[in-house]
Amino acid sequence: MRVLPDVSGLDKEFDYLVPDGWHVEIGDLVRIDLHGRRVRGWVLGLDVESDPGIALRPLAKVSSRGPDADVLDLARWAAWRWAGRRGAFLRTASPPGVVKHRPAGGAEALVRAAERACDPLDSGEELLERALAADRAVLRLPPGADRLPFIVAAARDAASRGGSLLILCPSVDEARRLGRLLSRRQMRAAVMADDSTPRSGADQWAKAAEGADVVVGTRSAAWASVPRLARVVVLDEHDEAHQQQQSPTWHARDVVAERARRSGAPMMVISPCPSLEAMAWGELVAPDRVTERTGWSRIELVDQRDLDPALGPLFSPRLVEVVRGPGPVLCILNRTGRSRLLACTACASVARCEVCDSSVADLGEGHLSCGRCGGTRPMVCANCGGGRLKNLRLGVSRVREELEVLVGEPVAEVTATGSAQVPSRVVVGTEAALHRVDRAGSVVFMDFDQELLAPRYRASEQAMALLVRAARVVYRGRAPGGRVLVQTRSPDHPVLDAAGRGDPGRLVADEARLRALLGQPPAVAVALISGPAASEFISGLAGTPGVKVQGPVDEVWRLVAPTHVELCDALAAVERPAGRLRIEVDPLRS
DNA sequence: CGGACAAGCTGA
DNA sequence: CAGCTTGTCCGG
Repeated sequence: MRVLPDVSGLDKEFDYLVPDGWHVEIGDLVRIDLHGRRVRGWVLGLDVESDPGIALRPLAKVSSRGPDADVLDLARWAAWRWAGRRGAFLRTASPPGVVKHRPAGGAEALVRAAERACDPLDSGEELLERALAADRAVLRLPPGADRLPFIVAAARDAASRGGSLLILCPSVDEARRLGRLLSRRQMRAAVMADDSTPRSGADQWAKAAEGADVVVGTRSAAWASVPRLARVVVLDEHDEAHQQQQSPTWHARDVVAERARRSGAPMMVISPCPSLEAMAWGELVAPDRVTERTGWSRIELVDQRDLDPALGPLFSPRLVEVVRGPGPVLCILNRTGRSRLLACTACASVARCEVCDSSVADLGEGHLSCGRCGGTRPMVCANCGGGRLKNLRLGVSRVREELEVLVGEPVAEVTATGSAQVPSRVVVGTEAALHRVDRAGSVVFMDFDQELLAPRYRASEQAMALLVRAARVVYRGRAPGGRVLVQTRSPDHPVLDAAGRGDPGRLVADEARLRALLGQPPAVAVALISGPAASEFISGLAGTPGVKVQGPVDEVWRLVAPTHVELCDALAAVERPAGRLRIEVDPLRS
């Protein structure tokens, strides 16, 4: 029997003997004696021919059922795609607690599902049919749209194909809520949300493995073992929660896209502002212009360049009006940490890069440098030619105090870790607060340029995602009565234009062209290499055709290839040197 | 990764 | 040369 030990830093298989009378299956979690210690491992093969020169040790224990053969194979692919070790993926794919019995009810579940498929669709809408008809659909629905009819239709379609629907959500709360909604519709739903207890987590894992009608969860659910995958839905595809932060930096959308391809299952990603990656992957399905427009809440702009300098850039008359108006009011301001914005003292314009429109910073070298494309320009205002630029420094605590004076009532600060209860009518916080507050009458971005012009290649998409989140907070299943107020020095920015018109499609072509011009994803495939062993790894890569090596900048090398095939093949071809090495394929910041 | 084992350093 | 640290190797 062949086993992959669950030992990080080791991606090698070892053979063991199965004691007489023990029952072992592919994917099972076992315990083995390895080099003097007892470790966990996954069974990768049963009847394998092992090197006769090696005396095999017996297996110590069969602990639990584990990932099925398809998922084991998927882990092999993912290890190539994100230059990681299989164990990292199999850990995600394994039940959080013990699952004793291999599901027996698979066939029975499929029969039940097929019977239910006879229900007619209750919505014959053309949009829904188009979304279901496409093999790879990118369904663009505005922030206020109800996505449940699409999910229910997808579940029925999966049932009619005799298999399960896999749904990925960006947050645990959404996965749970959706699981409850679908259970209420007589569907057998397994909810795979990462923060459940080992016992309940294992129960849900087993439920999925038995062939639930619907498997719904966060990104780790991309690794659920399901006997027959018939359809996949990714909700809020633009949300960065779908990507793993630490290496291997796998993206759940890409994992399930590969699964769907392998099983011949149709897949649908749903988002108000699908990523460029999604747009390149599938076929866009969107409602007519008027329908999409009305699903976006009103976005009101305040041009900070027109403000009385005595008041400062943050407290416009309109903001004061909104904050004193009907609540709750949520004010969003980014912390000073990342703030590197410079504004002209004469005309109040933000200093921006001439090539890519990002903000530029004074790095003490006598000129302005762009963090996005690396361009430089002299220290003068491009708008009015003024030579004096001032730093825009802002802090949440100070702003909270000033707001309190303006409103004449307590203003609370919402932090990422603080209480979920909104303690007062007006609250102020960083963008994390947008995820902690469910509904508000108004959302105010006090200084949106911090988001809009951030020197990250995905700044535009990230800014758009914030507007989507804000639109949902003020929308919440009612009429789009609330408002989103955006204070900016760049009111003509394409992101604000697109969101203001409720037409995110306007952004796509230009942004794609810019990424191609600057050599950024998804026009190219990128990986970052860092850690003590990085330089040795990089010298092993030297001369690989199709892969450009850039850097190092701050001990981080950047690899660029035309596609993931060249990039990942090159990464796989180099022998991993001893020592710590961090490889980030598709980094969020690059 | 982490145990095993070897080589290197220190102080009596 | 015991007692300890540091480094390299390798797992069935």
